Amino acid sequence: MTIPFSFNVLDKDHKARHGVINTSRGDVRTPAFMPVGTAGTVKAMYMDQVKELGADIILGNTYHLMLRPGPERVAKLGGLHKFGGWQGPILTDSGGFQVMSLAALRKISENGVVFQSHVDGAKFEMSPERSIEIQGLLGSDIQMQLDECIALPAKTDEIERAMELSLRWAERCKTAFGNQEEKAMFGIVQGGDNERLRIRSAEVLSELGLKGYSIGGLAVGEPQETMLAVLDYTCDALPETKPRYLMGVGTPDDILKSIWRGVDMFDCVMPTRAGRHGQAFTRFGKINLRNARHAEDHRPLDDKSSCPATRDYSRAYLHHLVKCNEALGGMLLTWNNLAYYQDLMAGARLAIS
RNA sequence: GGGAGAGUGAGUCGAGAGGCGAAGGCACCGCGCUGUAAACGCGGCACCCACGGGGUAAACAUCGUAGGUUCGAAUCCUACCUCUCCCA
Repeated sequence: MTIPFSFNVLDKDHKARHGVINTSRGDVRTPAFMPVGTAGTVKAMYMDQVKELGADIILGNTYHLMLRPGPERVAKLGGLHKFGGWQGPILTDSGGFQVMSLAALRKISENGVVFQSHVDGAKFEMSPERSIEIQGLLGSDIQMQLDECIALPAKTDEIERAMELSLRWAERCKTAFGNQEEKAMFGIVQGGDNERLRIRSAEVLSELGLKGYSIGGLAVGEPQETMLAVLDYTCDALPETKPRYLMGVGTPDDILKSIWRGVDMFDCVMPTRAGRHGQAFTRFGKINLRNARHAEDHRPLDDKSSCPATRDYSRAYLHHLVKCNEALGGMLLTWNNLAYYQDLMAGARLAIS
């Protein structure tokens, strides 16, 4: 059954929106949090659990899957959904973030990026066209244009150069993507903390008539206040009728404040990574289970939670697992954290309605 | 009974072989992770202080214990204690 990609806003409160994205692989309720599954796995989680927590969509990564196992192989094996056992929609990042995070291992030019594999040093050329091709081979439902993400603080001319390059790449990605009713390709707004550049980026991308708009290059070193200011004017410059995706953000606080400013979609490694590193997100704030004070605390993280990881295991036991570096510790805390994030989003949707 | 070897920083393993207020690992105690080079990284972990970095002046501590050699000893010598191994 082919269902065209579409987005509908159901309710609004101030600039906050509750809506739904329809895809042929299922609906995505917004505001949505997308667990990060870089290498075809939401680390330390079973896909069934991710689904059960209320995640409608997860993220995959073009760069990582390009290196291993390779997009052609994934395609041969039936696509990323079948390969990884996730039947819902998948959004893939383009490799643009790795332009920043792997800055020491890549060369950038007008044509694209040449990455030196962080695994074995092999060279991989990634043009905007190749990024879209890879995302197509993976079977991604929502694909990202290749962009150049840069860290802040940065000089204005550097921000502008990266933003303009990203705009040219957006056009090439749009052409490469072509017309695919049931899938989407999002453009990525860049422009750092500069209002003029952000608005230009948003306006040029808007003119391309894409199915959704990402806001990239935030939470990359600037204070939250700056990020929120950027969101204020950037969201206003984007079409009302298209989903807005704030890439890579963030903390629960970041997310709520961004929803208030009109953002519909989020992804972040924070709940999964922090979980593996011993930190739990709870209604009572962050809890560092490595701390000695939990060693004899018989209480669960939150006895009112419906998540087994949150409700059924004592802090003392979680502390023990984390201290012993047992795999289950990271698994339970990731589970708890993703439950917390999904509950947060459910609460936001409800509050908006 | 004879022979050989070893004891290192008030958790542990352990480098060290005349200038050491003694490397490093683990443990321990904290902190940090924002489109994942991350089940990882960073800091602290026997003196003193303004706790930011400094300082060896004083006090204090220091390589099993006690002496000795030396300007100077974890390092060399002697004795003792403890442990390990080999031979009887």
